[in-house]
Amino acid sequence: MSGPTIYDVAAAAEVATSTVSRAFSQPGRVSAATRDRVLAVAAELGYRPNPHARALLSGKHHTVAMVVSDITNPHYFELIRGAEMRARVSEYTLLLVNAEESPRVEWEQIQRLAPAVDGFMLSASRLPDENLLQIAAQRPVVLVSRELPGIASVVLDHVEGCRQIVSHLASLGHRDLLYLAGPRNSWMAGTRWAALQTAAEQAGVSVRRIGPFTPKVNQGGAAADAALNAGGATALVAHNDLLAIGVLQRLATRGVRVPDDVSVVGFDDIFAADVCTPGLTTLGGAHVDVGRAAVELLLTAGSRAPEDQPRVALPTELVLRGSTGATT
Amino acid sequence: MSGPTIYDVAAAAEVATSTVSRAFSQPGRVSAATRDRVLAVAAELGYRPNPHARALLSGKHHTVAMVVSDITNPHYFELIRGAEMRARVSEYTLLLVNAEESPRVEWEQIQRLAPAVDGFMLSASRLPDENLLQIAAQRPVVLVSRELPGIASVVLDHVEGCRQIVSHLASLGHRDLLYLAGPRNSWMAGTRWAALQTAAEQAGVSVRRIGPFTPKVNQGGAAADAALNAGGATALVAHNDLLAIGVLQRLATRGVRVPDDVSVVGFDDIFAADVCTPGLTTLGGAHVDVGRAAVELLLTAGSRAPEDQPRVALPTELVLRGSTGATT
DNA sequence: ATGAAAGCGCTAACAA
DNA sequence: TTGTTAGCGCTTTCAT
Repeated sequence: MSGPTIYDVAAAAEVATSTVSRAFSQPGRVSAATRDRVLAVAAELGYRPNPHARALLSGKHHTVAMVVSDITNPHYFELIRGAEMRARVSEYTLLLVNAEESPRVEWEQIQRLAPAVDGFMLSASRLPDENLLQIAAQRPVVLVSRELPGIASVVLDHVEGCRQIVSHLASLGHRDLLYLAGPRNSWMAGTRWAALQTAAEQAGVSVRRIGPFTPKVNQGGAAADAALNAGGATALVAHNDLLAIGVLQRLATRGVRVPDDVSVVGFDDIFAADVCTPGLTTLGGAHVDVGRAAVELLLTAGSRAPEDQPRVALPTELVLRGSTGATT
Repeated sequence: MSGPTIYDVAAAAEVATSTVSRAFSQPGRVSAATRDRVLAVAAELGYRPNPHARALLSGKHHTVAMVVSDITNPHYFELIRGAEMRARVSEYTLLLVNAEESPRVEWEQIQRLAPAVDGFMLSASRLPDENLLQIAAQRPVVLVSRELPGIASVVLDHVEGCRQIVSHLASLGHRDLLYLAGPRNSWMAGTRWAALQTAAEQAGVSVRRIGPFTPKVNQGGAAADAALNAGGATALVAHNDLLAIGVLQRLATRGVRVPDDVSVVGFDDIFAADVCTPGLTTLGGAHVDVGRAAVELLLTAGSRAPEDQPRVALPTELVLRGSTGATT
């Protein structure tokens, strides 16, 4: 069943178990000779330290959990990859948890895992603030794509990003923008709306909002119809690329030309944005770095007071493709 | 730091620790009255069983690991989601491991995790057979998108799938097919080639092979050029959708019309295949079910002898889109 | 039906 | 530098 233990190694190497333990965890505190012998014997026996026993005693599990709102959103790929890479460097294991857009599922999963992980990264969490605070009280937490005083966070700089979008559209002659909003319980949806308003005001253009829409491709049809129905706008800013792509498809069906009749912008720069027709202009950013930074923050979280939890805002970049053009 | 233990609960409920333990793990062996009291007290105290302590003793970790060859391949989304869903039903935790297309990374991660998980699902493993057998000797293993005698596996039925592809192309008048092969250490690449040959023979058409190519979009350019250079073929079958989309892009750049001049087929039916222009005809299948089945098999693996490890082959479906058409 | 007590594999005092 | 020993939180005989 399970392999050899330190007892086996200790017996074979003719030392005490504590020496074996030290040889692994504090190599400096054993003489080079014994250490080498212990390691040699351990290797020969195929000994592997049991993480559970270690965790039970030390309280450290060398495991962090990343909770994502919906794992089928391509946008998470790079995020996960970045987190995974950073975790591996520190020999941490990354636990991936899918909340399936359900706050209840998210909460339950977190509670279940809490005793077994060193901390949580909550990405685009759908949980209300007070729940986040509760969790942060038990375990170190890093928020991704969300901010809350008292909890560390990593986001792409949506304020600057929305400014980039609006200024791009304004420079193309657009004066009436329409934001196709994301879900009500999405912090990002609210924040983007606020940022768009500010940016629009500064740029001297108008922006309205419709929605909310679930950010999936199949919701794009409804969003496009609603946008057309609202009328007046020459540029549509969708909550994310998935929704934007759905909008693009529906507009094509209805014979509305993009970008001639209307321009469309998304968020996230997912792979498909580069592949659809026309290519989708979208606000991207280094999601890999977001994942990396989140783990980084989490691993160093213990040493910080609740008051000065860092808020990291990584730069965005507006990727111009065919879906935006000058007004005619 | 850590929460209340069974001792706290036992003290508060005025019972022995073993009673608390039983109340949770074997509800039938405690009187209803005490059980209710214990559970009530536990809930009040916010008691959560420590998974490590439990695992240490029982050897069961309630955790399974899914190793994927490259997590940025969209094709894995549904697979992961299916696995996650099935695992959650049994209150298992899904550990996601990214091998980054590197056999060395894959091997190291598996060895590191081996003592902490109940089993592995290896998806499109790049490891040689003997390594897989070694791993299977230590822990239950389910192969995904790969088969090996003595180890359980779940695959989409590529033999039938390749027959569907060839017969579709043949019915459109194609007589010369070209397979753009995947990586050399990909079992799927070899298997698909064999299945295509068989199917081609039966359909009375010819099929050749070029490659290998790393199955990424940016390799599609080289693949397309090589295909054009090889000449003669009227239909290209790419190792997967990523490669196929790259091919599509390169062909467009070079002024080769799809499907008028050449037809293109991919594998996996990733999201982007429905979004690119023209839409990509591709061999899809219920990847969610593959993920589900993999976990299912893994959780019931202990009870089976090495000889009769099941090989599950799930049905494929050829999704017709614009990238295939009749020869002119 | 319940309690007492012995570990699971490892680490961390404390001694030597 | 190395050994001894007492647990970490839980399950599981073995008694009662």
